[in-house]
Amino acid sequence: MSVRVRFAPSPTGSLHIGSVRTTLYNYFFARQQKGTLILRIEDTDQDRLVEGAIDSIYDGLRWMGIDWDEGPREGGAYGPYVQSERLPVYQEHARALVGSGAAYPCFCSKERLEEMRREQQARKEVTRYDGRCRSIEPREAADRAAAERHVVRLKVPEDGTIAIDDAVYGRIEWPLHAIEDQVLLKSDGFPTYQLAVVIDDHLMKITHVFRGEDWLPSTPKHLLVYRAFGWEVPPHAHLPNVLGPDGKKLAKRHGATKVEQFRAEGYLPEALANYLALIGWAPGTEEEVFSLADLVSRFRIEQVHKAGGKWDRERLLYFNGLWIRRLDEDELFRRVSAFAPEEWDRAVLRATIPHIRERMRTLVEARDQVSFLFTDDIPRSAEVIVPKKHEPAEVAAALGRAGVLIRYADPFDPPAVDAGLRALAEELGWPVRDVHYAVRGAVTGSRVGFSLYESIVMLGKERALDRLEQAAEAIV
RNA sequence: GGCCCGUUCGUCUAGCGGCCUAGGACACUGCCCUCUCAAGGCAGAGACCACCGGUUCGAAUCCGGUACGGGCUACCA
Repeated sequence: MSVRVRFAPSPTGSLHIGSVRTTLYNYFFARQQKGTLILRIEDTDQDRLVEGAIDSIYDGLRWMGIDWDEGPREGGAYGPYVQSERLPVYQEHARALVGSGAAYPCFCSKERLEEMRREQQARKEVTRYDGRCRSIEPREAADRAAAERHVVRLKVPEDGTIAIDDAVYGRIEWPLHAIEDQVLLKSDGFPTYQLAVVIDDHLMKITHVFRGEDWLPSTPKHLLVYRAFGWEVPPHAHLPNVLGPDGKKLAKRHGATKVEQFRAEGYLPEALANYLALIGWAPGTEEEVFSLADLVSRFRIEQVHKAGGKWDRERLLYFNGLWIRRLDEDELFRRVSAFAPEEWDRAVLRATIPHIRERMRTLVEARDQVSFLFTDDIPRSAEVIVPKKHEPAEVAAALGRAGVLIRYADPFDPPAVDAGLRALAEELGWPVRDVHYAVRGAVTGSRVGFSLYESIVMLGKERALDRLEQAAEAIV
């Protein structure tokens, strides 16, 4: 039987980086097994829908380089792939369960349920549905259900246990008495997650369920639904959570959590995938640089960890720099270009690429490193122009001399400028680094940057001379 | 509170009974390279493998308990 796996985000906002990790693992497995990857939208909570969320899911995953086979826009033999379009399916199945006695309509109001919970809490009891509607005669229940607003609850056995053999966590067993009669169908006719996930996974012939660790506690509920339908339970694997630096589930307060944020901050999808894959999985060797294709062939569900992994921005940054350096110059140019203002001359920008590729960890940093070439509005403080142990007046004079050398540099190319500045250092009796410091500060407005003589030549003779002059004036 | 899960350097991790006086990577420190910053190279510091007990000739690796952390506990997913 060929493998069919799915990822099932809720359209409650833009794509969370944790969902991406889960999706990635499903993707690795599907592609490796030459199976089918399915995107299903779980929008059964009508209150939490966010406009445009589906677009954002599509954008985010596409950008990551993940492709899938069946989904809302791709179609497929098991659609529809949006749960809100499958309501009749869930309702029919819920009815069947009521018919077979495995579930029952419940007419308790939300107010009563709240009240009940409050009392249970006050008595320090476990909060759970008390089963009041369980004892209503089936016939009466059916009559009332036709007219009254109600939910459908699963009749959970009082005792016994239920267990799963999780591919990551091993065998886990739950006592049934701890599980309440969960709601399967809400009063608005929508299914709960617990019902929809089981029905859809079954109907869509999902062969392996890989999902986040936070679903582990509700797994017995799902098993009970499988049992009620008499369906076979596919193998499950729960994946450890991605945590914030404080050890709690990664959330907004930890900083960026959405793919689109990382994209906007200049991260590469290659780096994000590589980094993300390594939170919760390791190949068992000391290798750690992997492309998507490498991950597809190397990933093993048995190697997935149990413990959650903390988010480490520094490590992500490292992978990002590494993947930036792996890009060829033309490709890197294209990516940097997307972050540069339109009015910047692309030929000049392209020329900077070989000089900055080893100096950036994000694409956004590239922009900052070359902006001096595109705007004349640069810092001109003594701090970036006057090297330590030198007087402003003396530096201003040196800048003047540098100007002369640059003006008469012939040819006006990097080696000539380099030679000129070195000659100046000798003439002044300064260390070469001090001359560079002053000239770099004057010309780029910064104390750091790529090759100074390349910078000067790229800037152009006239602009370089202007800047030397302005810097000299600024510091005296 | 109840149920469930987890615990190897600050962080991501290798390890699945002897190869471990615990290896790699990020971050950190020093040196080299060098016009600065990076990148790169080399070196270093950093984990009594949460703790306690047991099994065994031998345990980071198996078992039990404890502690701490986390998740779930909705007509959310």
